[in-house]
Amino acid sequence: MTTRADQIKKEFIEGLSQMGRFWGYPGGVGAVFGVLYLAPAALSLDELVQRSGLTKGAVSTNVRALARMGLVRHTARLGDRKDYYEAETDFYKAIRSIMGERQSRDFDQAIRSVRETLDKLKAARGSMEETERRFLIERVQVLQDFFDAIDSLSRAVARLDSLGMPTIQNILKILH
Amino acid sequence: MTTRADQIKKEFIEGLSQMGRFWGYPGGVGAVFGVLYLAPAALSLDELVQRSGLTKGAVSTNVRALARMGLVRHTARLGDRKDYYEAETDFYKAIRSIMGERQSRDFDQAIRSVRETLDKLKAARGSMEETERRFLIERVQVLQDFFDAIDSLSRAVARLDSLGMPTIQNILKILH
DNA sequence: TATTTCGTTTAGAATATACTAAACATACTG
DNA sequence: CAGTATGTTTAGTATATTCTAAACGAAATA
Repeated sequence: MTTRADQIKKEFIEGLSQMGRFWGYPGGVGAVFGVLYLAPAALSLDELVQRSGLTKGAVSTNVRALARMGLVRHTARLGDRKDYYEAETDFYKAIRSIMGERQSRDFDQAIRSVRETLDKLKAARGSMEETERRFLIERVQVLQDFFDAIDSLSRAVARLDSLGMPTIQNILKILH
Repeated sequence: MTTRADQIKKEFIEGLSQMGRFWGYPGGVGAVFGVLYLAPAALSLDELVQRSGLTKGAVSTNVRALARMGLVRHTARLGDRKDYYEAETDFYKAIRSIMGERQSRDFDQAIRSVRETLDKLKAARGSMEETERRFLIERVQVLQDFFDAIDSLSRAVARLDSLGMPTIQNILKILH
Protein backbone atom coordinates (compact mmCIF):
# COMPACT_ATOMS: atom_id res chain seq x y z
CA MET A 1 0.00 0.00 0.00
CA THR A 2 1.22 3.47 -0.86
CA THR A 3 0.37 6.13 1.66
CA ARG A 4 -0.01 9.81 0.97
CA ALA A 5 3.32 10.37 2.74
CA ASP A 6 5.08 7.93 0.41
CA GLN A 7 3.64 9.66 -2.60
CA ILE A 8 4.77 13.13 -1.52
CA LYS A 9 8.22 11.84 -0.62
CA LYS A 10 8.55 10.16 -3.97
CA GLU A 11 7.77 13.35 -5.84
CA PHE A 12 10.20 15.31 -3.70
CA ILE A 13 12.94 12.79 -4.32
CA GLU A 14 12.28 12.94 -8.04
CA GLY A 15 12.66 16.72 -7.79
CA LEU A 16 16.00 16.43 -6.01
CA SER A 17 17.11 13.98 -8.65
CA GLN A 18 16.47 16.55 -11.38
CA MET A 19 18.19 19.17 -9.28
CA GLY A 20 21.24 16.97 -8.96
CA ARG A 21 21.43 16.64 -12.72
CA PHE A 22 21.25 20.41 -13.01
CA TRP A 23 24.28 20.76 -10.73
CA GLY A 24 26.07 18.23 -12.91
CA TYR A 25 25.66 15.09 -10.85
CA PRO A 26 24.08 11.76 -11.82
CA GLY A 27 20.40 11.44 -11.03
CA GLY A 28 21.05 8.68 -8.52
CA VAL A 29 23.09 11.02 -6.36
CA GLY A 30 20.15 13.36 -5.94
CA ALA A 31 17.78 10.48 -5.30
CA VAL A 32 19.94 8.92 -2.58
CA PHE A 33 20.34 12.28 -0.90
CA GLY A 34 16.58 12.79 -1.07
CA VAL A 35 15.92 9.48 0.62
CA LEU A 36 18.37 10.27 3.42
CA TYR A 37 17.11 13.81 3.79
CA LEU A 38 13.56 12.65 4.40
CA ALA A 39 14.55 9.94 6.85
CA PRO A 40 14.37 10.72 10.57
CA ALA A 41 17.31 8.43 11.33
CA ALA A 42 20.46 7.12 9.69
CA LEU A 43 19.90 4.41 7.07
CA SER A 44 21.92 1.37 6.15
CA LEU A 45 23.01 0.64 2.61
CA ASP A 46 20.33 -2.02 2.21
CA GLU A 47 17.64 0.36 3.37
CA LEU A 48 18.90 2.86 0.82
CA VAL A 49 18.70 0.17 -1.85
CA GLN A 50 15.07 -0.55 -0.94
CA ARG A 51 13.94 3.05 -0.74
CA SER A 52 15.84 4.42 -3.72
CA GLY A 53 15.11 1.55 -6.10
CA LEU A 54 18.78 1.44 -7.17
CA THR A 55 21.08 -1.54 -6.78
CA LYS A 56 23.74 -1.96 -4.13
CA GLY A 57 26.52 -1.01 -6.51
CA ALA A 58 24.93 2.24 -7.56
CA VAL A 59 23.98 3.21 -4.02
CA SER A 60 27.50 2.43 -2.83
CA THR A 61 29.00 4.69 -5.48
CA ASN A 62 26.49 7.49 -5.07
CA VAL A 63 26.59 7.57 -1.30
CA ARG A 64 30.35 7.72 -1.37
CA ALA A 65 30.19 10.70 -3.74
CA LEU A 66 27.78 12.41 -1.35
CA ALA A 67 30.05 11.73 1.60
CA ARG A 68 33.02 13.22 -0.27
CA MET A 69 30.93 16.32 -0.90
CA GLY A 70 30.01 16.54 2.77
CA LEU A 71 26.30 16.19 2.03
CA VAL A 72 26.11 12.91 3.86
CA ARG A 73 27.68 11.71 7.09
CA HIS A 74 28.91 8.23 7.68
CA THR A 75 27.93 6.89 11.10
CA ALA A 76 28.15 3.60 12.95
CA ARG A 77 26.18 1.72 15.57
CA LEU A 78 27.71 -0.26 18.37
CA GLY A 79 27.56 -3.98 17.84
CA ASP A 80 26.46 -3.55 14.23
CA ARG A 81 28.97 -3.64 11.47
CA LYS A 82 26.63 -2.15 8.91
CA ASP A 83 27.43 1.32 7.65
CA TYR A 84 24.82 3.93 8.39
CA TYR A 85 24.38 7.19 6.56
CA GLU A 86 22.53 10.37 7.37
CA ALA A 87 22.00 13.61 5.50
CA GLU A 88 23.81 16.78 6.44
CA THR A 89 21.10 19.32 7.21
CA ASP A 90 23.37 22.35 7.52
CA PHE A 91 23.55 23.34 3.87
CA TYR A 92 25.82 26.27 4.56
CA LYS A 93 28.33 23.81 5.90
CA ALA A 94 27.76 21.49 2.95
CA ILE A 95 28.18 24.14 0.29
CA ARG A 96 31.61 25.04 1.59
CA SER A 97 32.61 21.42 1.52
CA ILE A 98 31.32 21.03 -2.03
CA MET A 99 33.22 24.08 -3.16
CA GLY A 100 36.38 22.70 -1.66
CA GLU A 101 35.82 19.39 -3.43
CA ARG A 102 35.10 20.80 -6.87
CA GLN A 103 37.82 23.40 -6.46
CA SER A 104 40.62 20.94 -6.18
CA ARG A 105 39.42 18.62 -8.91
CA ASP A 106 38.84 20.22 -12.28
CA PHE A 107 38.61 23.93 -11.66
CA ASP A 108 42.14 24.30 -10.33
CA GLN A 109 43.35 22.34 -13.33
CA ALA A 110 41.57 24.75 -15.64
CA ILE A 111 42.97 27.82 -13.89
CA ARG A 112 46.43 26.33 -14.08
CA SER A 113 46.03 25.90 -17.81
CA VAL A 114 45.27 29.60 -18.23
CA ARG A 115 48.26 30.59 -16.14
CA GLU A 116 50.50 28.30 -18.18
CA THR A 117 49.34 29.89 -21.39
CA LEU A 118 50.17 33.30 -20.01
CA ASP A 119 53.64 32.17 -18.98
CA LYS A 120 54.31 30.65 -22.37
CA LEU A 121 53.20 33.81 -24.12
CA LYS A 122 55.45 35.93 -21.95
CA ALA A 123 58.36 33.64 -22.69
CA ALA A 124 57.67 33.66 -26.43
CA ARG A 125 59.17 37.06 -27.21
CA GLY A 126 60.93 36.73 -30.53
CA SER A 127 59.33 33.47 -31.56
CA MET A 128 56.15 35.14 -32.79
CA GLU A 129 54.93 38.43 -34.12
CA GLU A 130 55.13 41.03 -31.36
CA THR A 131 51.78 42.74 -32.07
CA GLU A 132 49.94 39.45 -31.86
CA ARG A 133 51.83 38.44 -28.75
CA ARG A 134 50.85 41.68 -27.00
CA PHE A 135 47.22 41.16 -27.98
CA LEU A 136 47.13 37.57 -26.75
CA ILE A 137 48.80 38.45 -23.44
CA GLU A 138 46.23 41.18 -22.87
CA ARG A 139 43.30 38.84 -23.56
CA VAL A 140 44.54 35.94 -21.48
CA GLN A 141 45.45 38.29 -18.64
CA VAL A 142 41.87 39.55 -18.46
CA LEU A 143 40.61 35.99 -18.18
CA GLN A 144 43.10 35.16 -15.50
CA ASP A 145 42.19 38.22 -13.45
CA PHE A 146 38.59 37.12 -13.61
CA PHE A 147 39.39 33.61 -12.45
CA ASP A 148 41.55 34.95 -9.67
CA ALA A 149 38.61 37.00 -8.44
CA ILE A 150 36.28 34.00 -8.50
CA ASP A 151 38.95 31.97 -6.83
CA SER A 152 39.52 34.37 -3.95
CA LEU A 153 35.77 34.64 -3.46
CA SER A 154 35.27 30.91 -3.18
CA ARG A 155 38.33 30.50 -0.99
CA ALA A 156 36.98 33.16 1.33
CA VAL A 157 33.66 31.38 1.53
CA ALA A 158 35.34 28.05 2.15
CA ARG A 159 37.43 29.57 4.93
CA LEU A 160 34.42 30.77 6.94
CA ASP A 161 33.41 28.72 9.93
CA SER A 162 29.81 29.70 9.46
CA LEU A 163 27.91 31.10 6.53
CA GLY A 164 24.43 31.92 7.73
CA MET A 165 21.66 34.26 6.79
CA PRO A 166 23.26 37.24 8.59
CA THR A 167 26.31 37.02 6.33
CA ILE A 168 24.15 36.68 3.26
CA GLN A 169 22.09 39.67 4.37
CA ASN A 170 25.27 41.72 4.61
CA ILE A 171 26.34 40.72 1.13
CA LEU A 172 22.91 41.60 -0.19
CA LYS A 173 23.25 45.07 1.36
CA ILE A 174 26.46 45.70 -0.57
CA LEU A 175 24.88 44.57 -3.81
CA HIS A 176 22.03 46.89 -2.77
CA MET B 1 53.32 25.30 -41.09
CA THR B 2 52.44 25.60 -37.43
CA THR B 3 53.83 28.63 -35.69
CA ARG B 4 54.60 28.94 -32.00
CA ALA B 5 51.55 31.21 -31.70
CA ASP B 6 49.29 28.55 -33.21
CA GLN B 7 50.63 25.98 -30.81
CA ILE B 8 50.05 28.11 -27.71
CA LYS B 9 46.56 29.05 -28.91
CA LYS B 10 45.70 25.44 -29.51
CA GLU B 11 46.68 24.44 -25.99
CA PHE B 12 44.72 27.34 -24.52
CA ILE B 13 41.65 26.39 -26.52
CA GLU B 14 41.96 22.81 -25.34
CA GLY B 15 42.06 24.13 -21.78
CA LEU B 16 38.90 26.18 -22.28
CA SER B 17 37.25 23.12 -23.75
CA GLN B 18 37.93 21.15 -20.57
CA MET B 19 36.76 24.09 -18.52
CA GLY B 20 33.51 24.19 -20.45
CA ARG B 21 32.91 20.54 -19.67
CA PHE B 22 33.52 21.28 -16.00
CA TRP B 23 30.79 23.92 -16.06
CA GLY B 24 28.51 21.38 -17.70
CA TYR B 25 28.72 22.44 -21.33
CA PRO B 26 29.81 20.40 -24.35
CA GLY B 27 33.49 20.58 -25.20
CA GLY B 28 32.76 22.27 -28.50
CA VAL B 29 31.22 25.24 -26.72
CA GLY B 30 34.46 25.93 -24.88
CA ALA B 31 36.50 25.44 -28.02
CA VAL B 32 34.45 27.85 -30.09
CA PHE B 33 34.62 30.44 -27.36
CA GLY B 34 38.37 29.96 -27.14
CA VAL B 35 38.79 30.57 -30.86
CA LEU B 36 36.74 33.75 -30.69
CA TYR B 37 38.44 34.94 -27.53
CA LEU B 38 41.88 34.75 -29.11
CA ALA B 39 40.79 36.45 -32.33
CA PRO B 40 41.41 40.20 -32.68
CA ALA B 41 38.31 40.66 -34.83
CA ALA B 42 34.89 39.13 -35.32
CA LEU B 43 34.86 35.82 -37.21
CA SER B 44 32.41 34.33 -39.67
CA LEU B 45 30.90 30.91 -39.24
CA ASP B 46 33.20 29.44 -41.89
CA GLU B 47 36.25 30.89 -40.20
CA LEU B 48 35.07 29.30 -36.96
CA VAL B 49 34.70 25.99 -38.76
CA GLN B 50 38.28 26.19 -40.04
CA ARG B 51 39.84 27.26 -36.76
CA SER B 52 37.85 25.03 -34.41
CA GLY B 53 38.01 21.89 -36.51
CA LEU B 54 34.30 21.28 -35.98
CA THR B 55 31.71 21.11 -38.73
CA LYS B 56 29.27 23.84 -39.68
CA GLY B 57 26.41 22.16 -37.85
CA ALA B 58 28.25 21.89 -34.58
CA VAL B 59 29.62 25.41 -34.76
CA SER B 60 26.17 26.75 -35.56
CA THR B 61 24.71 25.06 -32.50
CA ASN B 62 27.54 25.92 -30.16
CA VAL B 63 27.82 29.54 -31.18
CA ARG B 64 24.11 29.97 -30.67
CA ALA B 65 24.40 28.54 -27.16
CA LEU B 66 27.21 30.98 -26.44
CA ALA B 67 25.18 33.89 -27.74
CA ARG B 68 22.25 32.89 -25.53
CA MET B 69 24.62 32.89 -22.57
CA GLY B 70 25.90 36.33 -23.51
CA LEU B 71 29.47 35.07 -23.94
CA VAL B 72 29.44 35.89 -27.63
CA ARG B 73 28.07 38.82 -29.55
CA HIS B 74 26.47 38.55 -32.94
CA THR B 75 27.59 41.32 -35.27
CA ALA B 76 27.14 42.19 -38.91
CA ARG B 77 29.09 43.93 -41.65
CA LEU B 78 27.57 46.23 -44.19
CA GLY B 79 27.16 44.67 -47.58
CA ASP B 80 28.01 41.25 -46.26
CA ARG B 81 25.28 38.87 -45.32
CA LYS B 82 27.57 36.55 -43.39
CA ASP B 83 27.09 36.39 -39.64
CA TYR B 84 30.06 37.53 -37.60
CA TYR B 85 30.73 36.64 -33.99
CA GLU B 86 33.01 38.09 -31.37
CA ALA B 87 33.76 37.12 -27.80
CA GLU B 88 32.43 39.12 -24.89
CA THR B 89 35.48 40.22 -22.92
CA ASP B 90 33.63 41.64 -19.93
CA PHE B 91 33.21 38.48 -17.91
CA TYR B 92 31.36 40.22 -15.12
CA LYS B 93 28.73 41.13 -17.65
CA ALA B 94 28.73 37.60 -19.04
CA ILE B 95 28.39 35.87 -15.71
CA ARG B 96 25.24 37.80 -14.92
CA SER B 97 23.79 36.82 -18.26
CA ILE B 98 24.68 33.18 -17.70
CA MET B 99 23.07 33.21 -14.28
CA GLY B 100 19.91 34.63 -15.77
CA GLU B 101 19.89 31.94 -18.41
CA ARG B 102 20.45 29.00 -16.09
CA GLN B 103 18.17 30.49 -13.47
CA SER B 104 15.09 30.44 -15.56
CA ARG B 105 15.67 27.04 -17.08
CA ASP B 106 16.17 24.25 -14.61
CA PHE B 107 16.93 25.86 -11.29
CA ASP B 108 13.61 27.66 -10.98
CA GLN B 109 11.88 24.42 -11.84
CA ALA B 110 13.74 22.67 -9.03
CA ILE B 111 12.92 25.36 -6.51
CA ARG B 112 9.29 25.21 -7.51
CA SER B 113 9.30 21.47 -6.88
CA VAL B 114 10.50 22.01 -3.32
CA ARG B 115 7.86 24.64 -2.68
CA GLU B 116 5.16 22.34 -4.05
CA THR B 117 6.25 19.57 -1.72
CA LEU B 118 5.98 21.93 1.20
CA ASP B 119 2.49 23.03 0.17
CA LYS B 120 1.33 19.46 -0.22
CA LEU B 121 2.70 18.53 3.19
CA LYS B 122 0.94 21.46 4.81
CA ALA B 123 -2.31 20.46 3.12
CA ALA B 124 -1.96 16.83 4.15
CA ARG B 125 -3.04 17.19 7.77
CA GLY B 126 -5.10 14.17 8.58
CA SER B 127 -4.06 12.07 5.62
CA MET B 128 -0.81 11.01 7.26
CA GLU B 129 0.69 10.49 10.66
CA GLU B 130 1.09 13.85 12.35
CA THR B 131 4.55 13.24 13.85
CA GLU B 132 5.96 12.32 10.47
CA ARG B 133 4.22 15.25 8.80
CA ARG B 134 5.78 17.69 11.27
CA PHE B 135 9.21 16.18 10.70
CA LEU B 136 8.94 16.33 6.92
CA ILE B 137 7.70 19.92 6.96
CA GLU B 138 10.64 20.92 9.14
CA ARG B 139 13.18 19.28 6.82
CA VAL B 140 11.74 20.60 3.59
CA GLN B 141 11.39 24.06 5.09
CA VAL B 142 15.12 24.16 5.89
CA LEU B 143 15.93 23.27 2.31
CA GLN B 144 13.60 25.90 0.96
CA ASP B 145 15.08 28.59 3.19
CA PHE B 146 18.47 27.71 1.84
CA PHE B 147 17.33 27.90 -1.76
CA ASP B 148 15.60 31.19 -1.11
CA ALA B 149 18.89 32.58 0.19
CA ILE B 150 20.81 31.38 -2.86
CA ASP B 151 18.05 32.70 -5.04
CA SER B 152 18.05 36.20 -3.58
CA LEU B 153 21.84 36.29 -3.82
CA SER B 154 21.89 35.41 -7.48
CA ARG B 155 19.01 37.74 -8.26
CA ALA B 156 20.88 40.55 -6.57
CA VAL B 157 23.97 39.83 -8.62
CA ALA B 158 21.95 39.65 -11.82
CA ARG B 159 20.34 42.98 -11.01
CA LEU B 160 23.62 44.86 -10.74
CA ASP B 161 24.64 46.97 -13.69
CA SER B 162 28.28 46.36 -12.95
CA LEU B 163 30.05 43.74 -10.92
CA GLY B 164 33.69 44.66 -10.83
CA MET B 165 36.64 44.09 -8.59
CA PRO B 166 35.60 46.85 -6.15
CA THR B 167 32.34 45.04 -5.41
CA ILE B 168 34.15 41.76 -5.01
CA GLN B 169 36.67 43.41 -2.69
CA ASN B 170 33.81 44.63 -0.53
CA ILE B 171 32.30 41.19 -0.35
CA LEU B 172 35.66 39.75 0.58
CA LYS B 173 35.92 42.26 3.43
CA ILE B 174 32.63 41.04 4.88
CA LEU B 175 33.74 37.44 4.66
CA HIS B 176 36.92 38.73 6.30
C1' DT C 1 13.48 32.03 -62.39
C1' DA C 2 17.85 29.56 -61.91
C1' DT C 3 21.97 29.71 -59.27
C1' DT C 4 24.84 30.67 -55.55
C1' DT C 5 25.76 31.63 -50.78
C1' DC C 6 25.07 31.02 -46.16
C1' DG C 7 22.97 29.17 -41.92
C1' DT C 8 19.93 25.63 -39.73
C1' DT C 9 18.02 21.24 -39.11
C1' DT C 10 18.03 16.31 -39.24
C1' DA C 11 19.49 11.40 -39.44
C1' DG C 12 22.81 8.60 -38.04
C1' DA C 13 27.41 7.39 -35.83
C1' DA C 14 30.54 7.68 -32.15
C1' DT C 15 31.22 8.45 -27.53
C1' DA C 16 30.50 9.03 -22.71
C1' DT C 17 27.83 8.06 -18.68
C1' DA C 18 25.30 5.72 -15.18
C1' DC C 19 23.10 1.90 -14.23
C1' DT C 20 22.46 -3.53 -13.26
C1' DA C 21 24.05 -7.97 -12.14
C1' DA C 22 27.39 -10.64 -10.52
C1' DA C 23 31.95 -11.59 -8.92
C1' DC C 24 34.92 -10.32 -5.43
C1' DA C 25 37.18 -8.88 -0.93
C1' DT C 26 36.89 -8.43 3.90
C1' DA C 27 35.64 -9.17 8.29
C1' DC C 28 32.65 -11.21 11.55
C1' DT C 29 30.19 -15.63 13.63
C1' DG C 30 29.33 -20.21 14.74
C1' DC D 1 37.89 -23.00 9.43
C1' DA D 2 33.50 -22.94 6.97
C1' DG D 3 29.82 -20.02 6.38
C1' DT D 4 27.51 -15.58 6.42
C1' DA D 5 26.95 -10.72 6.21
C1' DT D 6 28.43 -6.50 4.22
C1' DG D 7 30.35 -3.24 1.00
C1' DT D 8 33.24 -2.51 -3.33
C1' DT D 9 34.70 -3.36 -7.91
C1' DT D 10 34.06 -4.88 -12.54
C1' DA D 11 32.03 -6.30 -17.00
C1' DG D 12 28.49 -5.43 -19.75
C1' DT D 13 24.26 -2.85 -21.12
C1' DA D 14 21.15 0.85 -21.84
C1' DT D 15 20.69 5.54 -22.50
C1' DA D 16 21.77 10.20 -23.49
C1' DT D 17 24.82 13.43 -25.58
C1' DT D 18 27.39 15.54 -29.15
C1' DC D 19 29.39 15.24 -33.08
C1' DT D 20 29.54 14.56 -38.62
C1' DA D 21 27.58 14.57 -43.07
C1' DA D 22 24.17 15.82 -45.81
C1' DA D 23 19.68 17.59 -46.82
C1' DC D 24 17.15 21.58 -46.49
C1' DG D 25 15.56 26.51 -46.49
C1' DA D 26 15.96 31.25 -47.16
C1' DA D 27 17.83 35.16 -49.16
C1' DA D 28 20.58 37.55 -52.56
C1' DT D 29 22.18 37.85 -57.25
C1' DA D 30 22.47 37.04 -62.06
